[in-house]
Amino acid sequence: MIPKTKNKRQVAPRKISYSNEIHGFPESDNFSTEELKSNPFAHEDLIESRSLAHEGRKGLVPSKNPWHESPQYRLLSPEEPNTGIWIPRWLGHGIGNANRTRILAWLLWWFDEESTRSRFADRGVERFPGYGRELCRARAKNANHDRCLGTTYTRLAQEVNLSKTTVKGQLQALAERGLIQISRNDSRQHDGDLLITMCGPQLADLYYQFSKDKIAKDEFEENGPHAQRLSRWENDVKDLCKARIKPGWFESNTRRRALNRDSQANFPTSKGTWVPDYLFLICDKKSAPAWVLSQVLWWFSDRVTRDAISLGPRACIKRHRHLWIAKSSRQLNQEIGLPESTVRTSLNYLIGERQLLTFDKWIYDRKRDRSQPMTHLRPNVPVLEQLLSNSDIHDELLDMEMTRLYPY
DNA sequence: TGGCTAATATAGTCACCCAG
DNA sequence: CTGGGTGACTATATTAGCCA
Repeated sequence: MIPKTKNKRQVAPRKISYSNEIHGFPESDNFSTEELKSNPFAHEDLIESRSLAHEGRKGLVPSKNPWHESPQYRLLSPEEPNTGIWIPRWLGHGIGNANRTRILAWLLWWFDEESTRSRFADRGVERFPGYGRELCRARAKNANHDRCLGTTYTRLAQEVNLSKTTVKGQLQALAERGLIQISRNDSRQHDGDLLITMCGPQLADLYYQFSKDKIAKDEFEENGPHAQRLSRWENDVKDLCKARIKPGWFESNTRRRALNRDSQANFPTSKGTWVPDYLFLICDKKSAPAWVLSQVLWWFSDRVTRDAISLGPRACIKRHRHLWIAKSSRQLNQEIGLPESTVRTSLNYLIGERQLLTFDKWIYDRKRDRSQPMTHLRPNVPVLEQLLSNSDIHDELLDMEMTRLYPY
């Protein structure tokens, strides 16, 4: 019988570097002066991050160089008139690929109500007379009377700021999965236009798989609400000139639920990540890092009550005079839906290559994590501020906005 | 817009840590 | 053995950039 050998740590424990910190000295009598000189945060390091976070939840945590007090903070807020794309969590979990999700999220915006502005990529500017009154931004229809978006690959590529090849490839991938339908219109009205239709049943299924929302499952069933709407349309209004667009994804209750347009009580809202275009441009137009960075920065945004009273940032772990969040790549994967390995690569890019985030490792919860240190993250505020005030970024953002505002 | 190719990003897997 | 972590590797998928 082979005796059990106890696992031994082969890798040397990580050493925490304090070289970049401006040292302050905590109030504690338990450490000698020599100890405190070598590690000024010795006392703090004894306390686990979970306890520090618990302390922070009781009230505002003072922090050095806090992101939520930075002048550039408002540039990334969905409440401010800035452009960006809101990516629902169910979309991320249903579709792994970051670019594909970005494009589909953008298409969902086109099939949303014109009057919805906050949290979505809209300046709130009138694109043309009458804008904001329709119930759907996509106004074209194809030969089957389906509501669809008339566009071109080039135009779409400019709107999401990805290459034309990417947009084309991802649209085809989405079409193969049956989430959208692509067709060409030969009529005079949309000559040579690309027509994109949303496939209601498949999208509802995607939403149902993550949310387990029963309404989404029932809606597109046989004799379900959608089928009833369809038969009513065929019998009654098909021949009237006014309503010749067939009911589909846009008219469904599922869409309202999935995009938070349903103000029903006692139902959890659909969560997601607001990806500002600023961050997308800062991250070299890479979707995955921009997405991850947005999610991390969300944790450093202010919690606000209904009366618009700030409760301070969501992050509440205070270590080394900074605010931190304890997030592993697996947790981020659950939050945004990107595969774990992609999240890890993105974090390496953000931390190592671009220094947009700073990280360190401490023990968060000794019991849960088996005494192993967990990654703590915080935004690198000086770098972010410098990039966000870069005039090149502003110019490119303006280009994107102008493309989006230009009417079809 | 379509098609091509080289370059890059990603998904998936494995190995490892550690203490209850 | 388990479960929540880490890092590294590689085959394959995706993308940029060019030209017609």
